[in-house]
Amino acid sequence: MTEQPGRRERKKAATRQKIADTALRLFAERGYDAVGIREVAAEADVAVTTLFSHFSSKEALVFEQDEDFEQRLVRAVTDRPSHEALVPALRREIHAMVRHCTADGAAPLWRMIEESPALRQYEESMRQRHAQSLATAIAADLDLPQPTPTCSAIARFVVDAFSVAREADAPQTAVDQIFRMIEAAWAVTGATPPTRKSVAV
Amino acid sequence: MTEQPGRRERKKAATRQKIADTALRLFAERGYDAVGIREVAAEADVAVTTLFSHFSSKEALVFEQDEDFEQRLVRAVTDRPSHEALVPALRREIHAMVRHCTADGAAPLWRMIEESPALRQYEESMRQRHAQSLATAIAADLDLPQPTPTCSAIARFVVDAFSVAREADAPQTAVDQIFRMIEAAWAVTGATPPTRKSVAV
DNA sequence: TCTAAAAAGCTAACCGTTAGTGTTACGGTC
DNA sequence: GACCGTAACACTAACGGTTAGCTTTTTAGA
Repeated sequence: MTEQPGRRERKKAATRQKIADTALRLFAERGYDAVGIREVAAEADVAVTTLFSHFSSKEALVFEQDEDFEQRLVRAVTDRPSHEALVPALRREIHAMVRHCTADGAAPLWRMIEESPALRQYEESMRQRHAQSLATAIAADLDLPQPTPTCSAIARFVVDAFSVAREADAPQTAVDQIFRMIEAAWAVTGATPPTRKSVAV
Repeated sequence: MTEQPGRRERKKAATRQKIADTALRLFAERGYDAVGIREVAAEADVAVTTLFSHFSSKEALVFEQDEDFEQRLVRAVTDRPSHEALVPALRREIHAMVRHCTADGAAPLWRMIEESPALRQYEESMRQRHAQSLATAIAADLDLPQPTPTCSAIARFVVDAFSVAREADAPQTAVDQIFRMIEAAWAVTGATPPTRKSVAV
């Protein structure tokens, strides 16, 4: 896939990184709302159109790890050890993601996000996309061609667990509490915990 | 509360209604993206600033029932018969809301929403607000000063039930399926079904 | 009738985003 | 090594949602 990047792709990645770094630095210095796109572009020494060819919106500059999150969720399902059940695998992953986001260095970034309505809104719709991908992965794990409402619901519950726990006073404890609920919800669908390929309507 | 509206408030409400009606008509006729705010204002014979004093954004024109939804959820908790448990009350309300949204007349509106990324995004963040209000109501019902992660999670599950069911092939069936999961999730928190005032950590 | 305040209006801009159109730099091929 | 197709980047100018600043109209209440 990405064996030998080549000069071209290296330059592209460098440009992208430079834009993201510049943006986060300016946002941290003077606030998200107070910094305009034209400023970010100028400071990163690129054209505005270039910025938008790397990032689909101003908010996307802040959520650079967007696709990482999405793929981590999906892989938690597809790449888990074959003996492991679905929900515990997702619980492990959410634990890790919450730990990552509540680490000391990440705090100011998430505070900025919480303070900006635009960023909060973007994050919500991002999570919604993630939930859809996860639902598809869960459906595939059950040999279903497409997600049933049950799959979609569980996927959303998992993503909700992340959002709620991240804002809780005791994030890790919250993850465990919510996953006890998810485990119970999952059990009631008819899928047996340790084995795969059960039916979920 | 709203006993004698008075001329002033009646006129204000009329202006608001005229704007909303005009907007929905134009959107239906030519598509959401193809109609600009300035057009809506002109057709409704008001100034753009007046439009924005009634609606906080272009998307808000489409989700006029925003506050209705929010209050219905909250009241499903606070105004339920005292013998009824929390989750069944919410199930009834979600059933009614889904029925309302999937009625024949409402179909074109929701198709328009599904086709516009901006509207979908707005809807998601709206639901998130509703979930927060619901979480607060649930917490109050349990005599908690503020929502615990458990309350927030259940509130989100309920709102998710609406979103998932609305897009499902068999909406009403989907509501029942998802609420079986929510019931199980709720049972595991330690709150006993028929009585109130149990503990949820 | 007079007044204070709410509601509506107008103008002009701000800012994110995109279309249209070049220009440069790179990768694969002869 | 020169060549060509294409991906990356740049520039200009605009579009469309949104808001600030300020004026005018309308209404409730004294």
